[in-house]
Amino acid sequence: MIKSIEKTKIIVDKEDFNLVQTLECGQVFSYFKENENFIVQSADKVANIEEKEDCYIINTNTPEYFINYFDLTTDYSLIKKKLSKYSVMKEPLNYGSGIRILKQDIFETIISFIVSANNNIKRITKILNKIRENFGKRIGKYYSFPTLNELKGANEEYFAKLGAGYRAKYLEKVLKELENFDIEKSKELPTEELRNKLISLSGVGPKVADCILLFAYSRQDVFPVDTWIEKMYNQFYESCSNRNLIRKKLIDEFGNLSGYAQQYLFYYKRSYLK
DNA sequence: TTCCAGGTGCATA
DNA sequence: TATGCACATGGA
Repeated sequence: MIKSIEKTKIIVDKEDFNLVQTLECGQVFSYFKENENFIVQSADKVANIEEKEDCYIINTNTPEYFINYFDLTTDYSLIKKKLSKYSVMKEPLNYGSGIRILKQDIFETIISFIVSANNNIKRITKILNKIRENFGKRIGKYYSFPTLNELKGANEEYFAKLGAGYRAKYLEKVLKELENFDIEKSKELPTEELRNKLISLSGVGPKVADCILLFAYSRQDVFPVDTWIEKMYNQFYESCSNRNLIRKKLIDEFGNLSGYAQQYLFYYKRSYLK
């Protein structure tokens, strides 16, 4: 997987890693294309990623951060091998074979997925970029995602002006609630307890909580059910409109591989089948 | 014009 | 506990 690590660069081969699939499978909103390269941002870190014929060159001042971020030390061929015994996974695994689940910044993920609720990806990205530009720190020509402390000055009116719509009031409220939320300690909690804690936050329901657990806390025993997973379930399994029931049945089926399975299925359903 | 987007919160029974 | 509806906004 990792071919070499230098002070400002990581070289990774393309086995079990496709950058476009990983970025465009809906788990992250903080990236964009610059010329032929991709710029990927996370909290106050930046990487400029160049694609070569047989590898990617991840240019960054913080290589260790992005090794963790892209989960480059996990063996995805083993995960895919385990998932391939499920017949429903055959096509999704083939279609999204280069997806990796990112390990994103917790605060940024909480804010991002509150914005994502009942929203489209284009508008979500636009809103989050404005938050960066207005409250983040300048890193070269880019902006960091603000910390809780840096974003404290933002209120409902500000978020509404950005186009956050009715989520603006959730965002103002959640900033206050997060002052009493110890992120470092929360990492130690068991999934179910942490899930309940997240759901108690404004603008965070079952689906957003599951996305935060999967994309920021790396919990694999969750299965976020959104409009696309509901469509997928109705197509591949049975007719059902109760998302909580769908979630429980899929977790029963995939167990500790639920998070991975969800992402391959989501990407396949949303990008390929529609 | 109407429908939909990686849903949540709240009232009601 | 379960169901139904309101909620901003912009693209298709």
